[in-house]
Amino acid sequence: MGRVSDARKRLLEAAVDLIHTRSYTAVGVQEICARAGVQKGSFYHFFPSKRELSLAAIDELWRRIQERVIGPAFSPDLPPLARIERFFEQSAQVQRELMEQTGQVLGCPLGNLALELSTQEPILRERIETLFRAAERQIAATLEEAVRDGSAPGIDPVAGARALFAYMEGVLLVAKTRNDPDYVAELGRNALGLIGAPCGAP
Amino acid sequence: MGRVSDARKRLLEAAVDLIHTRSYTAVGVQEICARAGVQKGSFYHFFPSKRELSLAAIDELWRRIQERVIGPAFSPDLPPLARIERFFEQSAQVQRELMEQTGQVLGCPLGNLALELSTQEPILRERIETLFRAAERQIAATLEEAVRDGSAPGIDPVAGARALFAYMEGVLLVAKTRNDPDYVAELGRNALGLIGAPCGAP
DNA sequence: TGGAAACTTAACCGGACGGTCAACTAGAGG
DNA sequence: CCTCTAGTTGACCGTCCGGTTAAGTTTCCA
Repeated sequence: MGRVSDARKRLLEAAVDLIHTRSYTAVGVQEICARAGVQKGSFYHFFPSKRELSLAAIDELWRRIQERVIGPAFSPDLPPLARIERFFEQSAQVQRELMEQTGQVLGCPLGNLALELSTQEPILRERIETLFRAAERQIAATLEEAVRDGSAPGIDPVAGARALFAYMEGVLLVAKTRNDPDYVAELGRNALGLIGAPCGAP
Repeated sequence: MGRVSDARKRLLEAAVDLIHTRSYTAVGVQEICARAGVQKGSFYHFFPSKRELSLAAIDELWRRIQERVIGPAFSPDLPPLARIERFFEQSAQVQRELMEQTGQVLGCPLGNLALELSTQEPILRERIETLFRAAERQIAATLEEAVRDGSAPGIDPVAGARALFAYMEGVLLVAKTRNDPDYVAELGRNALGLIGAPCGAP
């Protein structure tokens, strides 16, 4: 075949799918190769290790999150705060679709990997941390817009973005634990409270 | 030795420690036995499988969370909403201590296991879900008290408890990913906003 | 005191793990 | 045309995995 083969692409795709539906540790090089229709030797021609493949898979997962969740949610056809609400609705929708395909709530692929690997694979942990910060920056930009247009006066966009992002991850964690995709949309309705003044406080 | 041995207790303790600092998959039966000073055959005398040991470890982890976080946080020496704030502070304190011991933020042991195993080990997933619901009930009870004493008028204690619990898990997830124990206390300061009316909304 | 039951010991099982290797094939470029 | 190299193949490596086994040893209780 030579250099026109798409074996690398198929390996990456198999890794992305398998790692998202299961986990880093639960998926072996063998299984990734089988799903990609590639021999083990070829795997190690394209990737020096399972870890390196996973690094690429993390980037690809991030690309898909942008494409399927963050991009649609934060498009400027709605006022900024409504985009935050749509962020959770969009996320809920993706979880529902994945559940139809797999029978299970899979949660956030990066959140899953973060908890599984943070204490074990420093390189992967760092990469995920970087992507988390990028997500927070996107949320913060939207909150800054909300401050500018007066819909969220006096809030701290950076602190708010951090809280909202953590909340999203937590909601996805619990939804996965309950295996209930609707939980995401349900809890998403509380999200905007996170960025306001502590209105319920004494 | 006979029936006065504490081998079972040592196995459980080793499992709790190792699973918390690493993970279910990353820790093998062999390593648990080594740390407990017990032979493999003895392991399988006390536990029919690694899964059963882990079930017991999950219950023990829950006991410790009650003892070290939830108990102290929700003791009635403070007004109810202040207990919620203390819940995050207490959690932050535990993460700081664990970091001193291990060099890493370990996060919520049950949250870690939940993400790692929810799609792989239905029995463990169910047990964790049950414990999560118990935690939410304890938070809800505190919120009901806050409604009764007028400090949080008109809120839904059950929905608020779910949101607060998910937020806690999310905060711990991100703190672990950043390897920053102070992140827990920092984001905890936003927690009470979650239960109020959406004061920042348009 | 004796036997049953609880517990311990260490060797052992098949299989999966991540990773390596040497031989081979196929295109591209000189 | 011939070589060079990217890519492919499948057997192979040592190690570790969860779990089993059979033969001990200790303790309890009759």
